[in-house]
Amino acid sequence: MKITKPRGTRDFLPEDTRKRRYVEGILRQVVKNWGFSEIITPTFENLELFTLKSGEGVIGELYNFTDKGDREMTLRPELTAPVMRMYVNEMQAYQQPLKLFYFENCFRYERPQKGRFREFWQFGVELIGSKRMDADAEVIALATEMLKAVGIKGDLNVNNLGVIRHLLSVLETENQSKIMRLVDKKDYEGLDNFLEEINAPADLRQKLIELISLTGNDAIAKARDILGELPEIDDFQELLTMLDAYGVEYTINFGIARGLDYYTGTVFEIYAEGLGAQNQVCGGGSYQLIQLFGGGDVPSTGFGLGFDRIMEVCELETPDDVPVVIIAKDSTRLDAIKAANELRKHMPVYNDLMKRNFKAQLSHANNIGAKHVIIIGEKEVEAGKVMLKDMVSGEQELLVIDEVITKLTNK
RNA sequence: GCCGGGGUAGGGUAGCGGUUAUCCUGUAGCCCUGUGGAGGCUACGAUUCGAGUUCGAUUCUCGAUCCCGGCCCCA
Repeated sequence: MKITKPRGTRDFLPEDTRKRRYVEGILRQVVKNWGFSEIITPTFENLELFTLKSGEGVIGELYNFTDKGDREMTLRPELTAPVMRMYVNEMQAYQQPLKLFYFENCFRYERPQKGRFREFWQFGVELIGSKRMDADAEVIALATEMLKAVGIKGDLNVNNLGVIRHLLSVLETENQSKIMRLVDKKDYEGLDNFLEEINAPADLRQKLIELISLTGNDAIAKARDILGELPEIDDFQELLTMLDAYGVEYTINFGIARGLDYYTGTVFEIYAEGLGAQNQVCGGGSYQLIQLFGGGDVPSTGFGLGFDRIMEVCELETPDDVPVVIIAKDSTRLDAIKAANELRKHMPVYNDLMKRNFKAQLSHANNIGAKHVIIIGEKEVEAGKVMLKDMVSGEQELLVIDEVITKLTNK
């Protein structure tokens, strides 16, 4: 009986892992240059953390379990809630704004499809403590910068939910939420029916329908035409002006809603091509969650990047790290070990572990793509040197170890 | 939870009621004990699982499972 990996999980082979780590490294470098610090939260949390944030309904999509102390636990399905919990538990006295990032695996019990797995990786950023548009603009600019750094062309859509919420403020809170969800799903028929059902004022319905279809350069002006002067529209304009200064390209889209109640102002989504139905590689915005977890009224802005989807469309060439291969004879194996010790202070080195004969060792070096081999036989040991062979040109020269190191590290 | 398409050595495949289950590639070894890439030879290695139909199932039927894509959902 062969044991296979659980559904929706993946094994990453050496070549996959090399590329993932390489791309991860680039993303890390970018966020660090923007002054964000990495944090790590537990792989599992109390179930309540997520039901509090997203409702009881999420349990259906969670990998939850009861532990041996009868505690309801779950593998984390996302990291915003854990980070906010961490902030409330132990970081409230930190200097603000707090600029945090994470790169961790998350778990959701869902049907796998293209770009969707049961174990997946999120690279996310949370900026805690500023309600200014400056914070939102920096976070959005960072997201686009990260994608650019790994060579992905994303289509950024931005909205400010304050505008639509302002329009809806005369309605009951519950109805507002329902409308936001319908807008998020772009279910305009359902939206129409619902507005009919709750007997929404005719001019509100008219304005809402017009507003959510606004996209593109003149969308702000049109929004003003429809709704008049609003502080929320001014905020939105301020954000866009800063995005221009950052050199970020965006599409204004009053139809982006992000479904959930705790998104209050700026929201954004980034889509990439080549991903099928799951084409969103990044989503985020400003939100109010900290009070929900027992903290103060502290605003935050953040986003999550779908790392697996990024890998799916990322075409970066990963530099490979092919080792130098030492070729030894039976009688010089110990000398080979000693030479390897020296060389490994500077570069990756393979030594024969298969007791292959001379020719087979060379052949193996060729098969794994070695650019250089170092031959250590009786003659070389006798001369106190090693033979460096260039596997591309075929040339070889007799050198002492230090000369080899100099030669190979200066390339 | 729902819908569609698939599962034959590690990877890629042929066979479509009876074969010793085909070929390519791979891995290890030999030809060849101090010089790789080519070639030859040898070895290793597969019908996803379970039930049914049949004298006989890799092949047909049903169920499960996993993979791929889509719906729902998407924090």
